Amino acid sequence: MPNILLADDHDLVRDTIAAYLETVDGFNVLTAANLDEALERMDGLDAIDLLILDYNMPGMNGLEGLDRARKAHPACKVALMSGVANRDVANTAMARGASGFIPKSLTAASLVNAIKFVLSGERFLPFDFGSAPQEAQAEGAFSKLSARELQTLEQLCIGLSNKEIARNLDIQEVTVKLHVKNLLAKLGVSNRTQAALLAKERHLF
Amino acid sequence: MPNILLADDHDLVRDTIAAYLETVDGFNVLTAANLDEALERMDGLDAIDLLILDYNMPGMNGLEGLDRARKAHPACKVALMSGVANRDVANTAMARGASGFIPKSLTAASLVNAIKFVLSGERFLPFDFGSAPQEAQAEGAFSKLSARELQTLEQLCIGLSNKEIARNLDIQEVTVKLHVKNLLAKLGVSNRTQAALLAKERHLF
DNA sequence: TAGTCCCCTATACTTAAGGATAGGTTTGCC
DNA sequence: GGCAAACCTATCCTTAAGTATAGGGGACTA
Repeated sequence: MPNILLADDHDLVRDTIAAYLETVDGFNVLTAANLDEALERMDGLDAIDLLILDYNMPGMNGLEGLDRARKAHPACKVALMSGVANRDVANTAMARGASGFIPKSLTAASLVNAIKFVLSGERFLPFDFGSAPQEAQAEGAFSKLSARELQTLEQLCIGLSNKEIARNLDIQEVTVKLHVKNLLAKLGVSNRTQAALLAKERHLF
Repeated sequence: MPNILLADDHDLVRDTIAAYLETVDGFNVLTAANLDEALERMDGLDAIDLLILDYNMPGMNGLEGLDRARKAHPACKVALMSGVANRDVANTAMARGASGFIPKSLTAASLVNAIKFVLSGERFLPFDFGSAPQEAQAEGAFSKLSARELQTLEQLCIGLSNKEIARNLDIQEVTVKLHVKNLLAKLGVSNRTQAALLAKERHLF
């Protein structure tokens, strides 16, 4: 009977998924409401076979939470779950060592299959999720962003000034301006506010 | 055995909640992935006792979807469910005739209670959800905005420049700057991007 | 090795954004 | 009438944002 730890800040979502997994397929499901609680619970006596992390959850901070979980418990499989993240995020997560990516658009039955798949040692990434036709081009635009441009965009999304971003990234303000200018062009928008709104709309950060 | 129609675009969330309600408490649960599908299903032969609508779902368009559902089926109780909406949205929804508001932070057990409560003819609005102390003041801050400041904020939320806003509102650019300056102060933020993000976060526009 | 891409920096510039002060109008309220 | 508040405009100013051009360094590749 495999042990699963499910971390999601929405009590309703978490409890019902946990209940479903327990009743339907006999998994032993533990739960946590945020990343820290999940990591604490894993330090206890229970040997967790699979950790499922909600992408939007206190403590996650994007994919940083994935790294934290994997470092803290290298032996444990870690899967991400998200209702909003796009394929870019999924790919990045897999590249960073996630054992699986579970969009909430998945069927409940498919979820069980995905979990079994991951528990058997395979890695699960569904082919078809998200990416409405209109979003496709815009999402493609995001994938054209370089690493630095993405980091800059992330800071734009909390309304920081060029000066603050420069300090955070430890580069000069001119460089930030360059990144901003380039990412505006790549996203096809005309100012930082539009860029932030677009990224937020696509739930990138 | 009461009939419940649950509409949520996240298959995983919808299916598991539906399965939970069916197994745990013997409700008869139908599902839909968006508002139109939900309304179609209600036109069929099934008499639905309670319609549960996800606030963020294709076709909802804020609280407009609630109105559509209530007009189409005045006899049916309609409850909103949301993982992100705040107390303002909840209050407005109740004022517009919703039979209940279900935050996804609710416990699964509480969900069952809430549903029973609503089915018995009462109206359900939980006292304590969302509204972190920080949010509380910010929400109050929005109510301090004057009419013009609100209109200006609305245009900020699509990333327009002062010049464009001036043209749209048919006033001088200086006046727009004044409105922007005042609304920034009232919202307690330091630039237009933060104002736009804050308003979007609170789902004002 | 040459080419390419990303990253960083510098200088210089134009325009946008934001702030401060002052003064005007209207509306409505006491 | 006096008062307050919202709205509008004007002038002046400082800083931020965005553009343009030029160049150095590292990494990866044909």
